[in-house]
Amino acid sequence: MTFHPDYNPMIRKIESIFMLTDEERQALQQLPMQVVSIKADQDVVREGDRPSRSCLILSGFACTYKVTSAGKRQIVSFNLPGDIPDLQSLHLKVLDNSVSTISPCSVGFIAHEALRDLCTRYPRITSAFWRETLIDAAIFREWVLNVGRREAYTRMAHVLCELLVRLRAVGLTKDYTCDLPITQAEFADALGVTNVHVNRVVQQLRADGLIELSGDRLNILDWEKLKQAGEFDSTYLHLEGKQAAA
Amino acid sequence: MTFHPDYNPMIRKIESIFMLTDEERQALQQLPMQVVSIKADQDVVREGDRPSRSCLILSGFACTYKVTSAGKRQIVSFNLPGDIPDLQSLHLKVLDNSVSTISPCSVGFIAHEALRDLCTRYPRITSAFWRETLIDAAIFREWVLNVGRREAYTRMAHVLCELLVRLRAVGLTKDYTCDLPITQAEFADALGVTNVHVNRVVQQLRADGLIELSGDRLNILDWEKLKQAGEFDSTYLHLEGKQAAA
DNA sequence: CGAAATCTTGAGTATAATCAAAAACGGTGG
DNA sequence: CCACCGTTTTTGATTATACTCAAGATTTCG
Repeated sequence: MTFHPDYNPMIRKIESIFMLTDEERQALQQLPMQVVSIKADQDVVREGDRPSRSCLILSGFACTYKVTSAGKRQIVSFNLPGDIPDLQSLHLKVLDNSVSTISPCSVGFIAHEALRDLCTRYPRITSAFWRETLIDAAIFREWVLNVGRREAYTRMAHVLCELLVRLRAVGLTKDYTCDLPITQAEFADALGVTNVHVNRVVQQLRADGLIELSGDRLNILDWEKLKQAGEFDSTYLHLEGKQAAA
Repeated sequence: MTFHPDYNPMIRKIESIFMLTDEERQALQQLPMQVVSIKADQDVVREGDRPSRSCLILSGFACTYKVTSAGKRQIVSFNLPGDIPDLQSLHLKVLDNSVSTISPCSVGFIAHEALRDLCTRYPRITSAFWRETLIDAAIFREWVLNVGRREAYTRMAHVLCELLVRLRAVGLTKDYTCDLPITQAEFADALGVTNVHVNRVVQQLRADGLIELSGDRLNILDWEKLKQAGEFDSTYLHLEGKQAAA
């Protein structure tokens, strides 16, 4: 068990919502955390696990996913730095989903015991963690709508908008450009379509002059049109700080 | 503001997870709650609202839904007695979804102030409420998978299984039969398909001898086969009491 | 440079949508 | 109790979005 007292993106997220007292910030910074480097495409936790700790994404891209008994994978959300994708395991014994890295990640494992202790001593931190899980739920709701009622082209545009706004909120964009190490096959699993079809809508988005997407880079050429194409409204992300002006 | 000290289904749900102390139970029972009767197909809260209270479904069927800018509705979950579908508004200022009744409902409105006060005094109740919102999120995740990666026939079977298990958990089933005042058009909005297509898969489920579904009644003729047809595993509902043996 | 992964293209197919209309059902008032 | 009206369910024919399968091109990385 190593300590990781550095300022981390989870604390940054909380601070974008309300001011932490020095005591609260210190308690968060001193949270014992086992920091591990994980390469791309590795499960961090698996459906059925009964974890005694939760994982904080410190850097890199990960995803939360489920698999049908027929073996089809559905990504239910992308996890970015500052996210704790399995924070729910603090109150739900069995994990009903898996978490996998997409790119190489640095992940901090925090014991539930430590989190519970922190929550007992700092009720506002309880609220902040609870709130984070509520935003996760809001994203799931939006994804049910996205997958259930939008066409593939619109779905793809929507997810790209969400990624840009969330990456901007953690300082990982430059204007309308960001690193995006997500393959078309992974987008397919997130959108509930095939990789072939993702390819076709990506080409259409390019042809329409909305995006540049190649390799690990996304460049949004026309943010307003992409938002419109994706029927994107960032309200569901509940960014209340300066980021709110999306 | 009327008081509703009667034993209510939300308390019952919490008690299926852990024993409440007399003090905790009493605090829950004395929670000030404005009880309102709402007829079918009425919005209880709307996307964009900034509520100062949350709504507890005391009886009847409701649903949480969102609408695309093109006007298509997606139901993201059904709300049953004991559910608090907008509990997230306790920590998220703006609602990113609407809640509508499906059948006539009795709904109890509870002020956020009262809920916050209760949470401050009883940390275990905080955990119980937090846990409820985490189960909601687990259901949303399963629905992303359902809508994204399963065929309509499987989707329908899955949702029927979920409804039966959840209704059983609140004592609203008799064997494999229950009241189910949900129209095929509403199922269509929940499954992300058209009402016409729902009709066709329902007929197939009937023809396969899995269900009887007509009027307001569901009768599951072959639970094991329906579970199999719907790839249903109740783990994601996180029922830990006696209900767990689904 | 070469192998593996990723992206792209094409042809044929399937699941589900759309449109339209008829039948059945449920509740209400005379 | 029955006729009536609105809602819900059902049916049919046509169309569209997206899938499947297969192979070729390109990129990435050791």
